[in-house]
Amino acid sequence: MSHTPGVRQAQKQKTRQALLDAALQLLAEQSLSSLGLREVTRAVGVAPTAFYRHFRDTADLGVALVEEALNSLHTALTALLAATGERAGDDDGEERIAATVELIAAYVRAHPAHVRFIAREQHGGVQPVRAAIRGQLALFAQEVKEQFAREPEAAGWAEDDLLMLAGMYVDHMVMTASALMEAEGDPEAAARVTVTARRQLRLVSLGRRHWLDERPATP
Amino acid sequence: MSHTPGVRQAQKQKTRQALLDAALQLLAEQSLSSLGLREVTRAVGVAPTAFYRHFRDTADLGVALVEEALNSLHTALTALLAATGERAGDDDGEERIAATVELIAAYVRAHPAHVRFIAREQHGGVQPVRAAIRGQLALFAQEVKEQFAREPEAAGWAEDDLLMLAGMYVDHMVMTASALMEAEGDPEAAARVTVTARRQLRLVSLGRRHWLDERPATP
DNA sequence: TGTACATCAGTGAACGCGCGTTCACTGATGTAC
DNA sequence: TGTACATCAGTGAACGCGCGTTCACTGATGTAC
Repeated sequence: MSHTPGVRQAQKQKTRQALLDAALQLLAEQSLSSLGLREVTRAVGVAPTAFYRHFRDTADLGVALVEEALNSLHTALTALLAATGERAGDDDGEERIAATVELIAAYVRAHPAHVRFIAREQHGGVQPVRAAIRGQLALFAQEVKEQFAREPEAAGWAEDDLLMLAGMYVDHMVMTASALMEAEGDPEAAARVTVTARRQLRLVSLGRRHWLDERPATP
Repeated sequence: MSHTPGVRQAQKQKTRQALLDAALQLLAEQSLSSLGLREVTRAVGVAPTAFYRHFRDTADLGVALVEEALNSLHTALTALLAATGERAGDDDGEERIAATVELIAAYVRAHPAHVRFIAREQHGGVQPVRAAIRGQLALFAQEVKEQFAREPEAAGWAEDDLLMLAGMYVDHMVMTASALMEAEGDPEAAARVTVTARRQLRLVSLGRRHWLDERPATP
């Protein structure tokens, strides 16, 4: 029935994944716009021409890496929303904040190369990759907004303001992840980043709580 | 008296500046890690070997660009602190916020290429350049912190917390500048960025105002 | 099950090209007297 | 002011090298009957 049986397709996927993995590793020390196709195939151990069976060029490979990286981040984000959603309105938010930062830290420990790639190429020199990242992060902000909208604290909030708030959390998450990645291998630096991230979230959380004070509606 | 009279030095500086300008322009569409020395000299109209009279390699040129870009940003920041310092405690902060965002927008209009360069290379593939940017931004945060410390709202704040707050403003400034730069040539998009930036500053400002509520000191 | 043909992921040689770097040089600018 | 020498920003030829891309190919996998 299937037009794409098995062994051949599976082998092709394996090579494709090897190319993605090798590229991600090489991108630890350079930007996508200087990554060479021959570098990648050499690292995998295939002929340079094999590259074309999978990607048009390295920009195309970069877009595939965005999808891979942000899929794994999406998984982490869903876990985060589920975990913190339960605690909504529990306490003054301290536990929720600590749990959020810990989940980000765990994600960075699990996928440091993905974090580095996204942080680097978010403003990098390859337009289609920037666009892909921007689009995915906008989707994340939308999801976070929808979670917020379900919580009692959101009563009286304008849609725009909720999206702004969600955007701040997403941006903050990416920046914290990037800072933690930079601090890898230096536990003291990582601890400092963690403490600062918690305080920043506390500040935003306070702002959120007082957003509607003396403010019947958004102007 | 001077060991470096004039004409020769002046001409050398002129060539050096031409190399920096050409590089900055080329970096609109690529990252520093893929910028070629021959590209830069070709754009200026000098022989490739002339490059070595000014820079060891393109990473070295990148560090020089960081200094140039962040000098101009420092000027803007000083203006910003002076302008908003006057208004401290004036109103609920709305005017101050609008003035801040307008100053950022004016800076982006005046130096879009510098903004793009800093945003791109802050997490880019060239380590010495990343380090130079990080160091300069930390100095900026320090200056902002010192300005905050002079204002009455800072009474009772821990040093750490003030620095965290200053860091948030600096990060926010860079992100807003980068977003405005991306929106160049699309007035609607720029307006959306401006509105969001104002709301984000308002949120942070609210958090700041309530930071010490029910909190005798930082734990 | 066996045979004959089609598909297609990966190969390997070849190409022209621009790269970074070296080197000995030139000639305007600067210095000593 | 004039002369002889030193400095040094910019030149231009040459180099070896790795790049991206093309092409006809091979041989394992898949399909038809």
